[in-house]
Amino acid sequence: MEKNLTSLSDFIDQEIGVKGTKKRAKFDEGFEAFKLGVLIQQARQERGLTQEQVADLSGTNKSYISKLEKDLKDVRFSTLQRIITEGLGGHLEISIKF
Amino acid sequence: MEKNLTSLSDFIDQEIGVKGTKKRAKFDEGFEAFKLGVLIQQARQERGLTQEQVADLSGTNKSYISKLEKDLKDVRFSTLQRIITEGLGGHLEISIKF
DNA sequence: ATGTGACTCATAGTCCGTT
DNA sequence: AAACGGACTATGAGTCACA
Repeated sequence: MEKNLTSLSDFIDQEIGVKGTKKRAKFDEGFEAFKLGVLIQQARQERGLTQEQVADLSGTNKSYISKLEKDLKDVRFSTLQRIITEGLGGHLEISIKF
Repeated sequence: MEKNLTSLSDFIDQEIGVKGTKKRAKFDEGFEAFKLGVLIQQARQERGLTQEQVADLSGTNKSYISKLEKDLKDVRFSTLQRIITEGLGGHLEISIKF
């Protein structure tokens, strides 16, 4: 597990470039963005809600929730929070790691 | 420490309202938004960077970084990530708690 | 080195239809 | 129920110039 993760890191380092390069930064960014959509989708499904329910609860709309989960649209930070607090009934934890 | 945190939660529950109410959701949202500015500022200062350096590294501009840290502006999620990855050289960890 | 008003144009978010 | 596409536009993210 730990081994695999390390291998993946090495693989990415070699294939995409090491941390610090432009290309790698772009990759990491896309990787995180990808995670955001999945994160929202998983949280929603765990709570047994439909995209429409989340949309209504958070005062957005269902086609937008869909696009968010599929990473087809960007989000304002405040909107992301509203979706998570009001739509999913959770709260967003953020931190910066080095 | 743990005690104090619990007390703070109780205090907020009583003063602002419990989770689930509109007022509380709004409070939590503002509270998190507030934390974001501070989070960025602390990370930046720990790394010994100026707002201008972070701005240049992340392809934004210094007046915007200032406004972000002061919570005077919202951010696109993708921009926030660029600032953290390219500007601060870290990476953004996000999770949803219930 | 940071903060702030004034500005603008990209785009977040909506709406509607189709699969 | 979810994805997906496309067309739309009010708004506010991000910039610039200045203190």
